[in-house]
Amino acid sequence: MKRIADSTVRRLSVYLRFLEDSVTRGVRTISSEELARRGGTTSAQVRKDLSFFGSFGKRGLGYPAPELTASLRDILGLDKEWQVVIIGAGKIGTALAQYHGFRQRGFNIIAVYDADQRKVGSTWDNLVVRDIASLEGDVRSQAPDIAVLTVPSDDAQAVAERLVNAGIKAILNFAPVQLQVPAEVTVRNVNMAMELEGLSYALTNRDRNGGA
Amino acid sequence: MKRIADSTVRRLSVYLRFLEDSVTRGVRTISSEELARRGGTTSAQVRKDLSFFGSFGKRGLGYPAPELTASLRDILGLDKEWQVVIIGAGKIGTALAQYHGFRQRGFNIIAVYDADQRKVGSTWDNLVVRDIASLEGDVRSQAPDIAVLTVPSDDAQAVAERLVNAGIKAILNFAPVQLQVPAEVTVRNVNMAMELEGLSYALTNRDRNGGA
DNA sequence: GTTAGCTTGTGAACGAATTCACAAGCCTCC
DNA sequence: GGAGGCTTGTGAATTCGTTCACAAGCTAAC
Repeated sequence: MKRIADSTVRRLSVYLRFLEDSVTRGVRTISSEELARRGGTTSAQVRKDLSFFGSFGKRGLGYPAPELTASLRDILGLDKEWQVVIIGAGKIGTALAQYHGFRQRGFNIIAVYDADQRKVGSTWDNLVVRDIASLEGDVRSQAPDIAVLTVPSDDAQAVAERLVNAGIKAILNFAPVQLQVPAEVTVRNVNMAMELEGLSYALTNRDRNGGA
Repeated sequence: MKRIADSTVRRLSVYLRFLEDSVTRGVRTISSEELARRGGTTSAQVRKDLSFFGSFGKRGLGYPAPELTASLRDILGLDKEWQVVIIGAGKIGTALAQYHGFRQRGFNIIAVYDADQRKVGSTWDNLVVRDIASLEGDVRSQAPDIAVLTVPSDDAQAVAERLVNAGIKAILNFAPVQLQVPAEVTVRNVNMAMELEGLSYALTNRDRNGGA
C-alpha cells in the first residue's frame, strides 16, 4: 500500500465525524459533494482520499452512509479499544482524564501519572494518580498503546524517552516542544501556543497576505 | 509580500520557542543546523522559512539568537497584547481559563461565557463566567481579538456565526467540526479526537506503511 | 431497452512545499 | 592580507499534494 499523507488521514477523521452524525439522523446515502461541504474541502479531494483505500461509492448515487462509516472506522483502526495513559496531572491532564468523550470513542484511559507527591494518590473520576516512578514498570506490564504527554516543556523530552524505552509506540504531545523519538514511534502534537501564534500572525498580517 | 504557507508559520512558532529558551540560557549565536535539529526539520528548511521574511544571519557564523528571537516575535505579532474570550466553561474551557501560560505569552483572557445558568456567575481565577446571551454586546463593546471555542460540537457552528456577526476575526476551535466562516475570518483547529485517531491509524497501519 | 441525468473513480495537469547544491560572504589564524 | 573553514541565502530541481476533467457506470423514467 502506498504511503498515505497525514493530511488525508486528518480529513478521514473529519468525514467520519460528520458521517456518524448523518447515520444517527437516518441518512442512507451521501455524495462526495456533501461530504466536501461539511468537511471544508472539495468533492474531488473527498473522492481521491477515499480512493486510496478502495471504492466505496456507487456512480450516479453517492456513498452508502452506514457502510462508509464502518469502512472509515476500520481504516482508522477505531474498532479496537486503545489503552491510554496520561502523564502529567496538571490542568490539562486532569481535564483530559475527566473528559468522557475519549472513552466513548474507544480510547480507554487506564492511568494518570505525576511526579508531584502531593498529587500522587489523589483520585479523579475513578482514576488514582500514580507516581511517575512506576511508569516504566507499569508500561511494561500493562502495555498501553498511547501515551498522552501533559508535563511541563522542560520535562517532556526526558519523559518521552522513558516512554519509548518502555515500549510505547504512539505519543500525543501537549508540550510545546518538538520531541525527538525513533522513527518507529508516532508523535502527534497538540500545541495551543502555536495555534494562538498562528492566529496572531494572521491578524497581524491580514492586509499583507490579503485575507484568508 | 508573498503568501506564507501555514506550515512555515507553524515552524516559526517552534523555532521561536527554542530560541527563547536558548536566549535565557545565554546562547548568543545559533546555526540553522541547530534550529533544525531542535525543530524536527532540516537546515535548508529553516533557512528557507526565515528567508521569506528577511536576512537575519551572518554567513559563516549563524543567527544572533536575541535578535532573531525579537524578529520572530515581531513577525508573529507577539509584541502586542491580544484580548481573548473563551466560549464554553466546560472541562477544557475552564482548564484553559486557569492556564497562566497564555497570559504570559501576551494572550489575555478577558472573559468566559457559558449558556448553563448554573455556571453563570461562578468565578474561576478572577474571571466571572458570563451569560452567553451577552456575547454579542460584549464583543461589540470590548472588541476582543480572538475567541476560543470550547462548546459542544452541536453548538459550535451557531456560536461561530454569532461571533463572526459580532466582528470576531480569529477563532481557535476545539470542537471536532469544520467551521464554515467567511474568508476574512481565520480559524485554527485543535482537535484532540482527530489526533488520537491519527495515532490509531498509525498503530493500525504501521506494517502497511512501513513505520514512521 | 433506451435515454437522460447524476456521481464516482482516476489518470493527467497543475501548483505548492521541500530539498538540493552552490556561490557569496564572514571570521580566524597564521 | 591571504587561505581555510564555516554557514547563510537562494535559484533550480524535485517531490508531494491538490485540482481538473472526463470516461465509466448506476438509477429512474418511460
